[in-house]
Amino acid sequence: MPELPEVETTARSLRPRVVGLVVTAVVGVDWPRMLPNTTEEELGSALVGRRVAEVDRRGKYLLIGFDDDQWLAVHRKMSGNLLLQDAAAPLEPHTHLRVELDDGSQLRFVDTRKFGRVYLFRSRDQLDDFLAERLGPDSLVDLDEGILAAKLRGRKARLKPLLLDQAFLAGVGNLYADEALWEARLHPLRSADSLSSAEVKRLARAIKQVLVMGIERRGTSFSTYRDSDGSAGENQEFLNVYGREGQPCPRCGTPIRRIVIGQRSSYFCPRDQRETVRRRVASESASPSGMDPPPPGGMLPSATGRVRRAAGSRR
DNA sequence: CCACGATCCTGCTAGC
DNA sequence: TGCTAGCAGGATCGTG
Repeated sequence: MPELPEVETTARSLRPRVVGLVVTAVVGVDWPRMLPNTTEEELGSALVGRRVAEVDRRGKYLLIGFDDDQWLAVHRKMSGNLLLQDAAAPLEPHTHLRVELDDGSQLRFVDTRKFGRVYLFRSRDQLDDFLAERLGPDSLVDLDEGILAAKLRGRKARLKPLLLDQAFLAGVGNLYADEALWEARLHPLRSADSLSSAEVKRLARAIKQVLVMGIERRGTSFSTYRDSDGSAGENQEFLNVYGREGQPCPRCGTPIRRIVIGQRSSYFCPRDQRETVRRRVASESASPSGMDPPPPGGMLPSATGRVRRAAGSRR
């Protein structure tokens, strides 16, 4: 599922390939619900003849700006991909929108699950209003320790759902939230206002780090994610906890656990992500009660150093 | 403010 | 073997 690193990767690969091109047609809409605030006809009359001026990203939204200050905002949700292909190339199944460009290429929105959405805005102000209504600070551009501390202050909510709340922090989704919490050694059920300043600092750094590494690896192709040229990312080879229930924590070897929080899977290491405050049911632990404390952080390999999972070791 | 459940979709898979 | 029921999952909305 595309999160910030996947959207950023797509924006970076798309930018040099479409900026300067002129829209010649908008065709192929077979699922009107993907256009919540416009129609294929309106898109056509708004965009035909317009030149692509910029490609941007805000949270998980990919933004395409035109020379007259109109904007498209694309949210890929679960399974959406934005592919730039030759107009003559065969259509992939689940292609729901095609924007034809004057060099013979087509920007195609392909989305199996049909959760993805494309919005049209008539000006940057209109776009900014839309984004401001639903997005907090961008977790790659705006996030730092001070901002995070201010946002966490007074919040009783658990960390995991907060990180997934785009109005709290924009760009982090389920996968990178779990990776960041593991990196910061924080339990997903910890209450937001229970964090020490050292923990807040760890979390801010961890979020930034997992996102930056995700971008460096051109995204996580966990299920269907692909770049605008159809290529897969490689970050899935480096995940420490996400989707790894039962497999050893790369830091301490304890089997990774999966729990459900807010109807969403959460993966974490039960040994070095403790729920510290009020730990109950200490007796149901199946481990040989030798509850030795987590090893000191200094000697631990960082997430970025985790060895590539051996091929075929999944499942 | 916070938690929880339903909703939207389809492909995959566990279970029979 | 073949069918089906259930699940995953981002954002939004309604309820408690």
